[in-house]
Amino acid sequence: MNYDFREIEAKWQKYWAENETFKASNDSDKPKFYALSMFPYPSGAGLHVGHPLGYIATDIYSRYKRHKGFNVLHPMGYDSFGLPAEQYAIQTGQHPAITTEQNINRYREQLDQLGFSFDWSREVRTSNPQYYKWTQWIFIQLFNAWYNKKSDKAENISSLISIFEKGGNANVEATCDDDTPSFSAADWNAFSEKEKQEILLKYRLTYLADTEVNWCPALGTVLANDEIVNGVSERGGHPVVRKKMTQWSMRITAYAQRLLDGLDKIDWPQPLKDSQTNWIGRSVGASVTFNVKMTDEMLKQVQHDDVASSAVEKPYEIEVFTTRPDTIFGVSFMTLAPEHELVAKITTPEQKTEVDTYVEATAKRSERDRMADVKTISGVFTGAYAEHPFTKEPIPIWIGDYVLASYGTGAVMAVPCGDQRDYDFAKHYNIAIPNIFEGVDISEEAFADKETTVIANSDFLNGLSYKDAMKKIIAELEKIGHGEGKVNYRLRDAVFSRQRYWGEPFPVYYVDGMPQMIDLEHLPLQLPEVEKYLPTETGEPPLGNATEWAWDVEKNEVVSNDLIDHKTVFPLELNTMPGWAGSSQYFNRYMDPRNDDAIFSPEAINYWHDVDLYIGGSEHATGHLLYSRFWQKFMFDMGYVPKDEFAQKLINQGMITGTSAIVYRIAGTKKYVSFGLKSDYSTEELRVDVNLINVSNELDIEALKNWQPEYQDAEFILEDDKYIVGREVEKMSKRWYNVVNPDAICEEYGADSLRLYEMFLGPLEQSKPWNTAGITGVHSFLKKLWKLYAPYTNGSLSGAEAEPTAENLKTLHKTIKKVEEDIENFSFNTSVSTFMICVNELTSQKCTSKAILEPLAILVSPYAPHIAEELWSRLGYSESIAEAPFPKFEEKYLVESSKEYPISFNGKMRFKLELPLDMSKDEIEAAVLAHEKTQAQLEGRTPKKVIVVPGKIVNIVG
RNA sequence: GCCUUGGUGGCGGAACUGGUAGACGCGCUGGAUUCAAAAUCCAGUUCCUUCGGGAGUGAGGGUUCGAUUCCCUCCCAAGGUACCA
Repeated sequence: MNYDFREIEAKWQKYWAENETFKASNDSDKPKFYALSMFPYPSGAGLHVGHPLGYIATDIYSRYKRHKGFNVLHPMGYDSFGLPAEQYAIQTGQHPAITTEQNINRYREQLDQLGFSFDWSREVRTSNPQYYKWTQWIFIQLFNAWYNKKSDKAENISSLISIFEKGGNANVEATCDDDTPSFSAADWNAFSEKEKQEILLKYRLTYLADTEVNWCPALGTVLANDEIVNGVSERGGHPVVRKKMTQWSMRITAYAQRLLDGLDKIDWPQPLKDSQTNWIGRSVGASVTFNVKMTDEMLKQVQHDDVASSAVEKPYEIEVFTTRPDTIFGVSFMTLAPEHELVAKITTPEQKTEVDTYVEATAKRSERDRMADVKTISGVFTGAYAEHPFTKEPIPIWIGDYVLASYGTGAVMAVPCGDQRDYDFAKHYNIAIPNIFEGVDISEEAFADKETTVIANSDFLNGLSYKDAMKKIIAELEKIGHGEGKVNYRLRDAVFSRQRYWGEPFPVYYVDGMPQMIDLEHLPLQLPEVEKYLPTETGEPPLGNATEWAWDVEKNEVVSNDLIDHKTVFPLELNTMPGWAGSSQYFNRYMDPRNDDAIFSPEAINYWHDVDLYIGGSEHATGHLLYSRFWQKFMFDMGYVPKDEFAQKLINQGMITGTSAIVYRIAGTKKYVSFGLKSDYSTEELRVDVNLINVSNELDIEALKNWQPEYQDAEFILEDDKYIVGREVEKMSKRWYNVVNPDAICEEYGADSLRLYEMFLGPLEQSKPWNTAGITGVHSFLKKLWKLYAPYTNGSLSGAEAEPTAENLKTLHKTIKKVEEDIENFSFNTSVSTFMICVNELTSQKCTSKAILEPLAILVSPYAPHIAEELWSRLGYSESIAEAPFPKFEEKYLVESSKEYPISFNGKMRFKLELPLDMSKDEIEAAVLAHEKTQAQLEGRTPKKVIVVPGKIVNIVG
């Protein structure tokens, strides 16, 4: 009987589905294990061979854990809101829900074909109202919460209100908007309801704020940063402008420190941790306030702007953040970002023209321009001076575009001797560069080494090291009220509004301009139907096209927009949520996905706790993975989840790249020259379908001519009667024609071969090029494995069953040990080799013993589940192999009575000497010495001294 | 620039805490089987060599009896990040 993988695979996939073999229970005596792959966005292109890599790895580990006696949760679902379906809808008018449904069905077909042990009864789709009900619910929870810095956690907004009622906000330490005014309890109680709501919005964890977006008037839409190239839209090349829009934001900055600290507790890859650390960008230093020396002009202006007389005596203040407050005596100028709000106020009449020109010029430059052009030093003097808080010396105030408005306070104190950028700026504009470091030459460049710093020319800081000077200066700054120690983060709050159709609608309606939440019992608020998926003519988001999009507070339902009277019927929010909304808690929803009364039951979350193993791509490092950690910590603070990190271990699978095939067209002709001859001509490179190429890079010319019409009348210049293509490794993508489809591989070699081969390609975490040629190796392994079990049918052996020999047992246990270690270390690639060696050995040993073949089937089962099931049933079992206990490794089968000792001779010229295993060190020494003596006699030289080095080798030293 | 991860045959990649480098697979070469092909099986395959050996894990140094492995300097590639004060 031949290895008929098509029949076997179909048979067992059907069996698993019918018997719900992989359905996980939320109630089990077994220990739990939660293995998760990042769920996919179901794109129209379907899966290519790169997609399943991570799923296969997760599947192997899940199946292994099942064998090890764990109750395994291994779910799958779809991140089904997203842009491509919406773009398609804009072009064709087809509802994104239909496109999405079709794509999901295609994905499901492909996934089923690969034999994954998913519990499909738990499938989630983020675009499903029963699912996004809970995304909306979390949004409401965030709205009803504030971050209390004193308790260092999120709390319900009601606790904040009661603090306000008793004592105003003087003693509140919260993460809130910068412009929050201070008020007393009396003030608070006197506020109108709307005023109270406005204040609370400055504290809520999700809040409305005016945020700048990239607005493209021609497309009538908002673009993400990477949709803009050279200041114009990637699609169509239309101009893009910065525009303020009122949008929802998430106060992720409240969690900056905890997101950083949490990284120490989780087993995630170092590069990923680093990029999150980088992204959060913590820097320790101080904020320092400089007073502006007020001119008569400024004083007049102040009086004009602000009627309060107290303001007249109070000078303008410039707050800066610095990581080097110890160098404050080296300040010789200050620089403001051109966008800084003080610029207009402090510029002197003489400098006004120059400053205005510069500010205008900077505003025109795109961010990209500004970033690319790091070398050019530019800036303008404002004419104004600040006062040094200690020396009271005047400090000229400049503006310069090297200072960014979006980081820190948008102003820096420039210390040219200690910072290279300040140094370059000072040199360029002939500003003094006072040296405040002892014994350091600063004539060529700034000195920025903290470790060897000794401060000089700095009054009370003289002679101090960086560390001591830091402490001292912060204390002094606090004493005179000019600053304090401060930690600054690069992380910004996350904008949560998207001007799109295909996303979760916000459960929000507006009364008197203030947002109101819809009650849980009336959720989900379902996405309305619209005529078209583009923004409205007035520039409102696509939901502005909906005619049924108003909220009736009495009926608690969506009604027609015509009924809006701002008394009982109010307008609903028109934005939708971003892509990451639905993916930030899906891992918890899998625990109890059909629960309609709660996001998950307490029983479910208290059983599963968190994800034990999470596998997915590293591109989500600062998106999904950061936002999910943020929401998890919030859910933890609110007492909904028992763990404040959602995934204990995370692995980034590498990308499988494609190998594009390139033909070389002689410029301006229809002639194509073979790879080896291309240097003789001036050629242009064109990519052709990789399926037209054979193993030795030879092009099938006839097939090419039929592939695309432009090749029909092409001529080819051959080498050795062949046309050889060039190869290039790049991302697998339709546009490079280098996509290899798993369906075709499954058809030809089977899912088990594909699974084994994807693992065999190389280490899971590494990116590696796909090369179909090698799959024959793993496929022939499966055929050999099949043959090994040939004597068995339905549990009966044709012929006598042999007892396992010592050799059989050795081979088996060697394999158990290695495979178990490999799986635990996620080195799936090497296990495949181990299996090959094992089968080759057992074959040459002519092993037919059930005691060997049974455990071997279990070992193979996580990797190649279909064939393992079939072999298992041939050995006589009627139940699935999935729950069979993983074989136990026993050392005793590997132990031998004697061992070949490698002998090193001054570290070189090694030979082996077989000696009994239980010899002591001295006995080995004696034996080797005896051997050496005979050896030396034979070679006619003096014997060397023998030393036994503890460890694995015997060393002879001469 | 900075941070991170890597660099081993023609190719993908093995080598546990330093101990016979190149497992396993692909490809290639030769052979068996076959009328022939596919399939299968066996042998060989790091490089150089005067067949004694010699060199060899990006380059150069160091520690060690012994280094792909540890330390220093440099080069290269990939990913992240960037006038971050």
